[in-house]
Amino acid sequence: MSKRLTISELAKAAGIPISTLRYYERIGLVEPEDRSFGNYRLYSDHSLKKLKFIRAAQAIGFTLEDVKSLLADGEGKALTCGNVQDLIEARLTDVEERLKDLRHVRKVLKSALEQCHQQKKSDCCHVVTELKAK
Amino acid sequence: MSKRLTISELAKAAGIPISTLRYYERIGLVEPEDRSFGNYRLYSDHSLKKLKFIRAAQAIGFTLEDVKSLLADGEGKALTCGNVQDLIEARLTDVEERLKDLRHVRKVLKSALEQCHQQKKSDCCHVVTELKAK
DNA sequence: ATCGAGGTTGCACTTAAGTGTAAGGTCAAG
DNA sequence: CTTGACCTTACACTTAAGTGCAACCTCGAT
Repeated sequence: MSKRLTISELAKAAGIPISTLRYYERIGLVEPEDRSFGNYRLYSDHSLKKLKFIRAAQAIGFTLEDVKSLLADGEGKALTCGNVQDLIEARLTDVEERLKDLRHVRKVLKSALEQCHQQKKSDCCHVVTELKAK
Repeated sequence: MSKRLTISELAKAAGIPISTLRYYERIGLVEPEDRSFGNYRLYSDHSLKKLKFIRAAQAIGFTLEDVKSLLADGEGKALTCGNVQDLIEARLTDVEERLKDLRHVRKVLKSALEQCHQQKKSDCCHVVTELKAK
């Protein structure tokens, strides 16, 4: 049997604030295995692995809701390979989309800056200043 | 003198919901020029231009707070060219950063998908399934 | 005079992922 | 037996950019 961890031990091991662990429990994402006599939460190192997975999934843009469905194993709701692939593909589509948008934004910002540089100091940023003129 | 617009006329012209216009007023971003006898909001077409500017700024990633500082013309707080450039440059830095992150995310997602494709259907997505195993 | 469309206010609610706080219980050391 | 560190719960608050609702007012047409 592996060691049980208190909430602060788990928090430290996972690099996640205690308040966040309690929050994850509230939303049904990571439950303690057990409670001590004094009603303290006791976690297994399975929880630690789960938390690492959560952080990794978050880092590539999954929401906690996504993670929850990835980890859901309720009756009859077996997680198929297809489900997982679908989730990954949906994320990938989002990311591509976002990349496209951001590249456009970058272009616009750069040309705005360009314009700024070309103005005389006294007469700068007329797009903005003209708006300010009532 | 240009025509005064009611809130629904302005909303329609700018393609922005009425509720949002009232919200913009609440946060001090776009105020009506005047009120009618019946206390209806009356806008000028300066407001319309302002709203278009706001939407454009939002589209390239500025927050409403940013827009507010861009448009702020309180006493002594003259908006210098430098201010504007700084804001644009800050946004540009954010965008570059975000692009870098997203390219990394895309790589990770693609390789996850790759891995998925290589698995036997029966034995798929072991990273996830292993976590589900208590 | 009244009807319906459109306007007004103030307030609460939304999403996502938490953070903060008060009031109290537990545990190990000295 | 008291002190201090750690834990518990329940609840409110945070950010950003709005949306929704109830109760009431105004305007133009019939």
